[in-house]
Amino acid sequence: MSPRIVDKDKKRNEIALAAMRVFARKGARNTRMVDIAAEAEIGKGTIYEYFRNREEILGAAFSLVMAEMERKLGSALRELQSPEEKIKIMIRLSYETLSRFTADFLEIFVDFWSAGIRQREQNSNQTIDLKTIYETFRRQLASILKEGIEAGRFRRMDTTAVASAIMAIVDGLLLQLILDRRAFDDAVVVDQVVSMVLKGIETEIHNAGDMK
Amino acid sequence: MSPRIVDKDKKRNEIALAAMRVFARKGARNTRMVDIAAEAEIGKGTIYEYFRNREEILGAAFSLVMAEMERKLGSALRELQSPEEKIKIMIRLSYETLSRFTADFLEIFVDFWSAGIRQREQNSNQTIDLKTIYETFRRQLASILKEGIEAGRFRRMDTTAVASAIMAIVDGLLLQLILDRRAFDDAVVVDQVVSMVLKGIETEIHNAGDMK
Amino acid sequence: MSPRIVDKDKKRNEIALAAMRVFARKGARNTRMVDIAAEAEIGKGTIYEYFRNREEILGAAFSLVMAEMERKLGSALRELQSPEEKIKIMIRLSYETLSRFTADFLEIFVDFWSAGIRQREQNSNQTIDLKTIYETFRRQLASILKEGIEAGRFRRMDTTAVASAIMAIVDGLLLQLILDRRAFDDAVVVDQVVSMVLKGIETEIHNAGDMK
Amino acid sequence: MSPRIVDKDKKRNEIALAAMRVFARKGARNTRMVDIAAEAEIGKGTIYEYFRNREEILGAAFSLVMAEMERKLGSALRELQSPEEKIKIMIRLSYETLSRFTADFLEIFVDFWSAGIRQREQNSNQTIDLKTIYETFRRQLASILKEGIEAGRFRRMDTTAVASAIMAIVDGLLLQLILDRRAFDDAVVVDQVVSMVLKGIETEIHNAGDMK
DNA sequence: GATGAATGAGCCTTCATTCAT
DNA sequence: GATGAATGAAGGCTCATTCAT
Repeated sequence: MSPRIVDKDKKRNEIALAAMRVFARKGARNTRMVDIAAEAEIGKGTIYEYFRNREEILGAAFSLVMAEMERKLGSALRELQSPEEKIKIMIRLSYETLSRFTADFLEIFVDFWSAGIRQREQNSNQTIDLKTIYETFRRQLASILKEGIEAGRFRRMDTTAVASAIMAIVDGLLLQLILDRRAFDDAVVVDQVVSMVLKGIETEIHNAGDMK
Repeated sequence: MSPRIVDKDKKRNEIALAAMRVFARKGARNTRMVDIAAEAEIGKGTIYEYFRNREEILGAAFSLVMAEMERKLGSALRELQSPEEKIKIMIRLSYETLSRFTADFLEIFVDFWSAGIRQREQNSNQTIDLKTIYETFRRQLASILKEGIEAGRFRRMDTTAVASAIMAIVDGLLLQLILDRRAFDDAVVVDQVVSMVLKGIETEIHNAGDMK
Repeated sequence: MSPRIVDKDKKRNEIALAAMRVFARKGARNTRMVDIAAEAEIGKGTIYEYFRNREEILGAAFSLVMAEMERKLGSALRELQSPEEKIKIMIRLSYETLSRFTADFLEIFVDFWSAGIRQREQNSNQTIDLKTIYETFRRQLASILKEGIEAGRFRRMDTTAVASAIMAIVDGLLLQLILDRRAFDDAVVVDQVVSMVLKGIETEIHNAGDMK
Repeated sequence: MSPRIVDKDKKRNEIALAAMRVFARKGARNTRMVDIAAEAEIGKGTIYEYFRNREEILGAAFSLVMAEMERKLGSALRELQSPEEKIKIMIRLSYETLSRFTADFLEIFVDFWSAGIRQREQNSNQTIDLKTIYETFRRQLASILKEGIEAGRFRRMDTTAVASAIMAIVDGLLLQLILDRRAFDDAVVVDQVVSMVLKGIETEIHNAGDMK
């Protein structure tokens, strides 16, 4: 808790943010350590005072986004009551947060996947455990679904599978957003998606009631 | 008068397949030209007799998968009548085809994204136009949706947006599959997804009828 | 003397000529074996039926030019009487012949120099002995100069040194021609050079006589 | 706050000099980046801290020589009065300076020619403009010739053409020097050349006066 | 004889990381 | 603590040459 440590953390954060900015401009893969240093207005070598290596920066940048998302989701969920609203907000918020970083973010994802999937036997220094993050998210979604089922709002279903499906939608939308920003109308698509998902999981009575 | 006669197209294909195999083992990004050559049991330089450069191999490997998917989809769709069945098969088949290549495939995707998104103004020799592929797929899905709406089977909706959503689901599922094969039960999830999607787009009467 | 041998020689010559044509277009250094094969309208491998390796083609192309020059010079010199005319024709003809091949020719020269100067201890396969060619030329010039001195037309001088100087002029002019064809008016420069050289070597009386 | 402080310009120069040394040993064309690094006693990568690429090293090495020549010529010309002396010193000095680097220098020349002649329309990053260098030199010589004509020391002539001829001699002498150091007696040849040139351009009266 | 498919040595260049100052 | 000069492993690609057909 000494000021030194706080400073260290702060600067580490600043560098990670700078990294994110460059990623957004040039793509994570095309970003060199020297680019990050320049963006952070520090010396190339200084980065290594705060990060062990390149991978660790990716990890930090990644965590930055995830942390922000979790923060936002947490407070949003606390304020809401109905499971429908909760599902809706989880789709919306995660999409919106992630889409702010788009391409770079997904590149980083892929970096982590490759690293995570392969290299299993190697000395996996894996800074970030994507699997765990997904797992957490999946559990959270599943529990909301369960909540809805118990409340008679959602139909019976394999909650884990449906949770996966919902997450898949968000990830997949990002892909398409990245691919062609112009051919893709965020607002409408997300609305339609939310609506489709809700219709897909709500009880028929509910659906029918929604109808008139 | 003539030396070894080689079916250039066939060999090109073999090399692309070899490339795919290495991609699956080491990840596209960690695959070196020399690895591909070794896998294809040819000399390093021979690759360049069939491909202009690294990028072109990625493109070929990518095309291999897409072509296979299109072939399968085409024949499947021709045999089916109901729009529900068509939607179902499109989800299933594309998921199944793509999942056979998993990680590498997505890595290649990302490679193309980065290249496609940035470098737009540059001399983009981009062998493969991802955007167009998506566009085609989206159109195809949308027309099936329309067909269903006109037949009174699907509710009214923004067909393009929903098409995007459906594609998003497939892509997103792949992501999760890659991330953690074990935590992810393909068969169940895909079933649930198909079911959810169909419930989400079918008319209520239909849903209700489906109920008993 | 069997027809086979004649054919071989003829084809060898054709290839060397084709090589020269490509050299003129792309520069010797940027010319690949495959380019030569294409220009000669034969297969890449066929070249090696007529030449041991790349270097030998350079040698052949070089010889082609030198042979042409010697032929022209020989017949021209036989027809002329006065040493002044002989000097004049030697400068003119050699310049004109060499300038037809310009850049490539000099590149080939340089190739031979490098090879000739260095690699001395190595297994010098040196196809062409530039030194000898120069030596021959120098001797020829020197003997004309001597002839002129004995006839009282040229002043006393170190004939070998002056011969070298004259050759130097031709070579040097080629350099400038190559460097900037447009800034360089052949006709005028060569005339002036010939005139300067003659004035430089003729006896004063002669010069004075030339004056009125 | 700051690491090793290095005189970038100085080191750049040292590397260029090291390059020149290797060129002299192995020929520019046969010199690899790693050879230069070894000679300069630095790492291979370090070269690229000071030069963008191979071409730029050639350019630097070339400039080194040209700069030295210009420096020497400048001071020499300032001290001299008579146009004859000036012409003499220009021939002598440029020959002597260039001959110190001989083969490599000419190879570099040729490298620049090829690059300069072809590739004209392409993105020619051409570090050095040979044409301009020649042009400058030619102009300088021509103005001395004019000076001599106006002073009544030199006969009337096309000064540009004769300037070209004089430069041609220097270049050409270098060629022969390179070709066969032993068959070529510098001292004598240069003297004879200077004498021939002067006789060739001086007025007859002058020549006659020189005679007795 | 002719051919071009196959090859791999070899080169330039990039860039993450180290470390002397 | 901060820095950037130094580094060398690594990789994509070229091209002369070989050789099976």
